[in-house]
Amino acid sequence: MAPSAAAPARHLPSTRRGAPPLQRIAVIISDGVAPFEFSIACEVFGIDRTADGVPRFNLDICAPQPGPVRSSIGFDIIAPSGLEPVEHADLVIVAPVTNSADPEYRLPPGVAEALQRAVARGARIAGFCSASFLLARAGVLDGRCATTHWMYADLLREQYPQVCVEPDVLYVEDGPIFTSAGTAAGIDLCLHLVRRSFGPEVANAIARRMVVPPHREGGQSQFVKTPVAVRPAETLAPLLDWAIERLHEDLPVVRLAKQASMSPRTFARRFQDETGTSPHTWVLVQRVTLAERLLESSDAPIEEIASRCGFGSATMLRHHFTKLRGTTPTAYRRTFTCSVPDILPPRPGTHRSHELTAAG
DNA sequence: ATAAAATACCGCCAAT
DNA sequence: CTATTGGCGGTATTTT
Repeated sequence: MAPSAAAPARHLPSTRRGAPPLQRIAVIISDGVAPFEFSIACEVFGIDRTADGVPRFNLDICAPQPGPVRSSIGFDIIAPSGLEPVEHADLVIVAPVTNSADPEYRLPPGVAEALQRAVARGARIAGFCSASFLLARAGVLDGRCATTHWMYADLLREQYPQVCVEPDVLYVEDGPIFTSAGTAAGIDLCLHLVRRSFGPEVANAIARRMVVPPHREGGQSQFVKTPVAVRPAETLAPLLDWAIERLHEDLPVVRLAKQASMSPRTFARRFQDETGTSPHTWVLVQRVTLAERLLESSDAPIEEIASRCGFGSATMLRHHFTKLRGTTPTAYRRTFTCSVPDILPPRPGTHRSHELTAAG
């Protein structure tokens, strides 16, 4: 499998049939804006990843007034636009500000109205972290479910009894309103939005480039309130759990298909649809992940780890481990065992041959 | 390290 | 008529 980095531009995926459009994105920042959350939007939607098969997005950085916006850290961000682009955006992202949760805080003029119009128009709104307070203040959260940073969950509930607050999830989708929990969960939310509109392949491509897991599970599975199940993305969830329980066994595709009571062909297709990978590749990734955990937490010999992870032999484990992780199992374990490693973990193509010789 | 056998994957297409 | 299914066969990848 050649890394897609070098791949020539593939044809860009179009929005899935029936899925909401996601092309024009407006992010609203205002004084006190948290740079990290703001930059999540920039990272996901502001970078041209068309070479990786990701569609081109149009990202507008909007502030109540164009010009400098003082960030919570003290430096300024220059917003090129006022709130006008919000009127045409498919998705409006609201970045949190230092005192979002302060009951005294007032939204800058125009923001609440712009958000209300966006909802009325059928656009989607996303708020990261404590931006949920801003959405609530704008009145677009009334009667809806939302989440926020766990530190603020109670406060949100108190201030806005009309909002149903879901703690313990990374993000909540309720109709057109999307909210995410603490800081980094904004990434999960963005990937969810992309997955919704363009499917898992595109979301995974972005995740891969950002070097984040394509799909994290929160305390419970993410809370997605869908009146009409658009894509019950988790038809396969029980099967996935079933398989993870049995990674040490033989798991050929036919067996998985039978367990899911589908024909192998349909199974593979559905799997691709929901997961973004093929069944066998998925199993492989799970096995390597399990091996990783065992390498970290036990001192069992590689042979044993291999068989506990369902690899036919230690050779097989090594083969896939190096392919997926860029290091040998032994080297990986060593960097985890040494509390103060005196060498950096080997990088592919540098100390590799030396490492192999030393390890074996 | 290589070769041979076995599986998996995916486009195509006819049949629901 | 469209959407989905699942069999077939060639190619790619994995396993031994």
